[in-house]
Amino acid sequence: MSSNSSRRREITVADVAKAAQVSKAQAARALGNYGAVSEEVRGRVLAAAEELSYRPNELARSMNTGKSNTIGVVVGDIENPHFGLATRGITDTAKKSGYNVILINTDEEVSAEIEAVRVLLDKRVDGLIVAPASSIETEHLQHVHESGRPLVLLDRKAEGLDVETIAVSMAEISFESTRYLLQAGHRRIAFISTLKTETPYRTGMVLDSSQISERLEGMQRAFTESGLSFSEDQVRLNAGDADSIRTITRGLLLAPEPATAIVASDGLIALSVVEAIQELGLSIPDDISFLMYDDFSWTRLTSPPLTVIAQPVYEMGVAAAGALIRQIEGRKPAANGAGFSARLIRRGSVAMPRTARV
Amino acid sequence: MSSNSSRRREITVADVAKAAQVSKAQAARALGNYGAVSEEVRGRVLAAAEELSYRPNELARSMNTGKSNTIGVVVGDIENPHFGLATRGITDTAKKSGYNVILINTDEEVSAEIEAVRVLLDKRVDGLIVAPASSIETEHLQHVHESGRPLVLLDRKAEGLDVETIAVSMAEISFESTRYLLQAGHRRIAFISTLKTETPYRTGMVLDSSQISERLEGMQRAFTESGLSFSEDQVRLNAGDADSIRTITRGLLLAPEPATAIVASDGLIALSVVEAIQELGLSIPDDISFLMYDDFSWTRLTSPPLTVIAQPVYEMGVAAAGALIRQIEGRKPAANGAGFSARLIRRGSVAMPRTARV
DNA sequence: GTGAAAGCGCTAACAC
DNA sequence: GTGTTAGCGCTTTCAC
Repeated sequence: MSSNSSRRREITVADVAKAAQVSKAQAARALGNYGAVSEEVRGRVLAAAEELSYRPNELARSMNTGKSNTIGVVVGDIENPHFGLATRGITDTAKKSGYNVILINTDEEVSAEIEAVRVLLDKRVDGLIVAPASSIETEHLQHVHESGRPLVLLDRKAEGLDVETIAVSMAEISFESTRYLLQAGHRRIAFISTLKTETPYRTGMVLDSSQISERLEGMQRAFTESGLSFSEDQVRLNAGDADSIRTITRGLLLAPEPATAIVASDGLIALSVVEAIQELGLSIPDDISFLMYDDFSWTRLTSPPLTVIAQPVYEMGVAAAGALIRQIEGRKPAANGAGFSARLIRRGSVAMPRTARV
Repeated sequence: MSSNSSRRREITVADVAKAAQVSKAQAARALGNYGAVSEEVRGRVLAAAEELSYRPNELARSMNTGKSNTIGVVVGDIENPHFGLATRGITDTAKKSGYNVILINTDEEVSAEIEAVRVLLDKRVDGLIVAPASSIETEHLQHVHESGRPLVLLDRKAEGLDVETIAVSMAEISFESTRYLLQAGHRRIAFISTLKTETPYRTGMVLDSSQISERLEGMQRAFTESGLSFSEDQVRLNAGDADSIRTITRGLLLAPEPATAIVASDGLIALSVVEAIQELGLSIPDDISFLMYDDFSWTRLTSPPLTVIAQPVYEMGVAAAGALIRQIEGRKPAANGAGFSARLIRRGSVAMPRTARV
């Protein structure tokens, strides 16, 4: 081929040492910035390295030091802007401390997550950030933790796993949002989530996601405190691709007793729900009120702009990476105390339901 | 701490070998699935490995084989849905072939890109996918190529660098879109891009991005072929954060001779432009026509839905990873021939300009 | 400060 | 088939 240096063996410390007329050890010390090296030797070595355009082999370095300066990040779906933003927070923070990020997608499959974690461990990453696909099946994470590898959970808690977890507490904000909908007069409030379950939702059911559990719990509490019974039949799990969400939305709105408000569990769902509503020729909020999790820019562009539950996603990414790196470097956890909280941003997509209007 | 195995040395082939009462070599062969091993020995070794919960050290493995099964991906901004989607295509494809992905963000800074490439090379990735921040400053990429490391470019070409490049040809679609706007009666067509330049745009200026060059070239050709002169004073580069885009948009629309159509170079810009238009109390397409690159779901949700230039982003990610892996594994490039092309999706955001109406 | 030599955990010759 | 022995490119004793 055209590349002239293609087949040439890579330059190693030994080559540099020879060129600089010093021992391999001295060359390595100068290049690796450790141990004692005289200025004179250092100069010669660095010059030789430059001359030969020597580049250290980080793999070899990692093998000796046991440090790879790499962290593994395991998320459900990088295409989802929620994770995109969180990942940005993680990579930004990691880079500042000299860490690289290996990113693995699980499609929210536990089996893929198990595999991901194993691969990352085999690659000897210095630590892991995982947004667990399941809050219940957590043996593999437990295993990571027990092996002593630093681990930080993002977005969701894992049952019985006592590791640092960066997540917003959903119960409170869900309670608040639901109360807001109830006060507007809604009684049939639908909730749509991708969470996979074997059977349709029933109150008290054990769910695989701490986030969704908390949200449902908050909704329920709001109903109860208002002396109403929770519209559990309006909960729709197993929302998959755009098509299935569309079907679900139609089902909700074309029912004999249609939902009067819909809460979308994330931005991807929201997109399909709003589209389905428009297709049906219904209007927000006149015909149906709408509320969604995550405050993406596009939510301000629709007519009306959408009422959302904003989460500090980027900041959580930053916090997760910060916490992990602190663990890796054996420093004490920052007394960040508070934890993160979401807030309800009232825009124009919630109004009184038709039935309640004069 | 609670973890009982924290400080324990990791299990190695040697440990497994001893437990299975065979030589290190035989254990390694059984574990690594290479060489000749009798069924009997294999069984004993695997059992012992299981028992000790042995896990191979991929770093050590990589050192010997010279293969890390890792590819490096360098993009401008993972938070940008365009790259989010492309990255998904890359990771999906990589995973299928047993590769992992190290992701680095450059913020479109060449210096960060240079650093990123160096780090990745030091980590001995098997290949690189880069969306070059600059089409001109490409020595570092040239260097990668010369060193013989497989390299695939995404989205943008790099001058004088003869490597496989996965990108849509922008000149044609830009020409077509501009002609569409011209035919609707527009003469002052603005184009907003984040591309950094020292001086305002003038026709013929050498630009740092092949994508933008092609787009501008296409616009210009459309003007020329219609016997009109290109509204080069309507080109706005250096659009940075949301605020600066807002300022630019206002400038364009509040000028004595305001633009009648705006073309947004990507989804992030589009978001801010549309928002600014709404803030000004102007309406699309009555007061201003709008066209943007990339077809994100939210573009169908606004009123009216937006006319966009759709690019097969995910597929390009898939193609880039496929091409890279093919290079890595020394197979011949797929005769994928065609290359990718974008298409104009006419929705509701383009209409005749006020001035041209009866 | 310096150098020789011994690893890190694995693969790969090479003999038997 | 199996075991012995060298490495891979570095860091790290340990003498001097």
